[in-house]
Amino acid sequence: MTKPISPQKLLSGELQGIPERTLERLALYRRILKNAIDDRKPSIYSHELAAISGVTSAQVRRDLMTVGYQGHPRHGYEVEGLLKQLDTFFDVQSGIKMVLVGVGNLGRAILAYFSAKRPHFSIEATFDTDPAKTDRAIHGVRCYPMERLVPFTLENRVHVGIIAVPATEAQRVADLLVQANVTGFLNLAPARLKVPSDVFVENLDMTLSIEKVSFFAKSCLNREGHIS
Amino acid sequence: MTKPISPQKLLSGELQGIPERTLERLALYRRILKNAIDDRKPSIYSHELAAISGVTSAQVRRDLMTVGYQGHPRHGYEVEGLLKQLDTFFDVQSGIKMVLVGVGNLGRAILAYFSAKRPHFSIEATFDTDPAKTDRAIHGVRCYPMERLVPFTLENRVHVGIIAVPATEAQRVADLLVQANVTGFLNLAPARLKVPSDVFVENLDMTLSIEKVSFFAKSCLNREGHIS
DNA sequence: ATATGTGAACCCATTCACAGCG
DNA sequence: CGCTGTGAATGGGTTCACATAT
Repeated sequence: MTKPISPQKLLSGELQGIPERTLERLALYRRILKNAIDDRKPSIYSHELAAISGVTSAQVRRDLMTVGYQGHPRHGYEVEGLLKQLDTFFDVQSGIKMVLVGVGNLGRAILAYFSAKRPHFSIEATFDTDPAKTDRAIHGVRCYPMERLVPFTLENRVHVGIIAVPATEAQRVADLLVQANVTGFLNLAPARLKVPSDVFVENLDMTLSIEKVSFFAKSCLNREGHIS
Repeated sequence: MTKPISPQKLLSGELQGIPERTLERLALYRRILKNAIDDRKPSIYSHELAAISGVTSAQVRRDLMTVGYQGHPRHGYEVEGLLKQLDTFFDVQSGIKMVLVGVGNLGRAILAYFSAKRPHFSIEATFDTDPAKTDRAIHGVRCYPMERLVPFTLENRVHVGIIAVPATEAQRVADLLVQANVTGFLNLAPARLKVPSDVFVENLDMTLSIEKVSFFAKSCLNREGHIS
């Protein structure tokens, strides 16, 4: 039995050994800090970030160690400075170019979502097999037939792919995108992708999530004694 | 032999003693087994389940211990029997009743997705503030105004809520659903919900996921030496 | 031989607790 | 004092390795 995706850490750059969970929280902190700026809040304590995020203050401080920002023992963290540090950490200025494959209901939802966002995120193009959808713009983004997927992605140096196709086609699409040098996937199809070990896949599998929620919801009910 | 759900602590944190990650994998195995049945596959090895799931075979065997199914040292696990055991574990036969709040792009995508599914999942009703959407059926499911949310959910004994509203409204909706005895949330809004500790929340936050994917995609590129 | 079942070891994320500092 | 920064301790999820079964 060979080991799956060895989360090879270290090497060539100091940002690689970051645990996934830590990274998720850092992204969350960044969002919270943006809100804090809108609220004209000059500084923020670890326990405030913690309360909003749903973690402990020690966790927050530990996480912030990884981005190397110094807080102030009396006033906590300077919001603007910390945000800037996180922006640098996430390399916000260079933006995220993505391609979206599959323009069904879910694909359109994502499209609507990110096309309304800041330029930080940008869906460069979408792709679909349905001729009725291709060769026109949807939510302001061009939709091309699948034949164009690999060349477009290569030419435009896009390295993030969003997969929103039926489960049966997900692997085929992933293979194409790997060919096109995509190294990060957001996979919304209820299927597990096989990709080279140096490619990252994040699965957002709603069916499994619902299964999980349902399971825990039931156990909560049982504990409370509410019998349905 | 009946299952031995870990004999300790079911306080804050993990409910029912089953780790979240384990539960996710169990749900995944169940799906794989359903496919195996369609393929007329009579039995399956832990290393096969592992390869498809992207984990190790030891992990699979460890996971299956929690549902207490015995495999066969020579032929692995009997597909039908293991599936049946998992169905029991997930209490499949009683089904999952859900309410969906927010019928925007994302809400409609989810609706389309689950309305095509087996009766195991069932969205009992949807709710929205937009009068143009309410009091009619969308994808075959009734959409009601928000005033009906709490009474409907209580009357129909629904305990799972899907939140697909804008971030600014997510907390308000969650508060209502908690009132209505909902104990499990699938939260698709980019916001953190504050709920009582005996309520389970699963966050599917696409913005954060994309951030994560992008980060790791970049580090993969750096490792490969592809300079964009 | 080959696959399962599982105690034990291992690893790593989280938490603790306290030193340091304004 | 209150809050940050962090070594040390904790805890729990994963992997190892081997006994067991066929």
